[in-house]
Amino acid sequence: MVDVNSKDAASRSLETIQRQSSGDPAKPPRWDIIELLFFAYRDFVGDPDDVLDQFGFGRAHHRVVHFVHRYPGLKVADLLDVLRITKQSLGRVLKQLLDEGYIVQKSGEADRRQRLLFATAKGEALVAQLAGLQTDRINRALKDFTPVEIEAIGRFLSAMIDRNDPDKVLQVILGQASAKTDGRTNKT
Amino acid sequence: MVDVNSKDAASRSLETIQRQSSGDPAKPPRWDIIELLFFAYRDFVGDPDDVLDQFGFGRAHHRVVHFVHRYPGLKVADLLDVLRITKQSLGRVLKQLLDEGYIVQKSGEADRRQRLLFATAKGEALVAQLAGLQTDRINRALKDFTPVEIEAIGRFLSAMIDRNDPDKVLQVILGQASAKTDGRTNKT
DNA sequence: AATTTACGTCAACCATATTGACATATCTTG
DNA sequence: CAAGATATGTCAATATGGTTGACGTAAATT
Repeated sequence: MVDVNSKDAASRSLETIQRQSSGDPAKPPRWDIIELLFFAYRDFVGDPDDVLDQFGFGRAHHRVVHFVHRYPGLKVADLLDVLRITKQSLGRVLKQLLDEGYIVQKSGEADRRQRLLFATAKGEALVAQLAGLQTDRINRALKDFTPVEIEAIGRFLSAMIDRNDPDKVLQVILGQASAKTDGRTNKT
Repeated sequence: MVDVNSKDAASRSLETIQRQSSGDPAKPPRWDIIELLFFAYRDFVGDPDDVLDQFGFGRAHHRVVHFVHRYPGLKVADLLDVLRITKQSLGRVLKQLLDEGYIVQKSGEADRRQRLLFATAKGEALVAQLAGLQTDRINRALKDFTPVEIEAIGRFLSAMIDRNDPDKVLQVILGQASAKTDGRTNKT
């Protein structure tokens, strides 16, 4: 440890020593947005944690049951694209949700290799409860915003998402977002 | 497995079967924002992963070295507040960053029990590289936004953050955000 | 002098992710 | 129809990043 007791560093308050920028002045880092996104997401995903604990679940279960509920008939492969995790990792969480009756599988009609996923009433109830907490936070945050501002916020979040290989779910979401914002449909 | 081959479920496309809402109609879940935040954050934090891999680091290292760089002289306790993790968990990644020379410690001048953290040039370079990637994404997303819209986006993200027990770092960030939005300077 | 605080550390454990290999059922294609 | 590709499941081993609880030391506070 460097025990120099540096006066200048140690004695300044957090406010005064905070860095303003530190790179190419032509492309200043967006420290504000970077950090606001970190904190906003930290608190946003933190809301459901207590509830999930009571069910013996973690955030992974939340993500899975959420997307299955929202996009009934989702294939396992779709879910892997959305969550960007491996089959292994999904497997355990999915098995738990199946075993405990939050999700059911049906084999595909056209392609019977596929396992289409559906949330049960139990699963829907869980998702609704968790979405309620997050919706409360969002509504609180948006309380004093105009519709135009809210539209801009959605457009920003949408623009932050990779467009290179949009999976099925993403196509739906981005399609909706742009449909809302400019009236264009995006069904390609 | 429920192998019913349900026609109605399996044959509908993802677009047509997507749920519109499923709860109290008086408080409809904000599915759009919930999911946009998920995808936006997924891709936002995904950018640095490849670089971090090359350094043998993970996202935990990124968060630590980021905040230490941005708020030089941060105490260990402050970092715990910001990251919302335990001392144990922080300990491991912090030790690695110290051992490999990305961060140094200095004991506090006023209170010599404190270990004030500072990023080295090596640490700053890493943070700058990672912030560059994220800034590129943000700038791309904000390309066609007006200053007024950008201000609203920042205000929204800020409003999504818990106000109950704002730690030191958060006070700085939120102070800045409000200073920007209403013209007050915040140099204290 | 006693207590509290800031930090570090040990041990055990858990959740969630990884890679790689392999099995099965089913669809597609030559 | 045979061969190959695809969708899914599973086994084993491993890594990362998180947890709790206990304990120790140095330094500040009372």
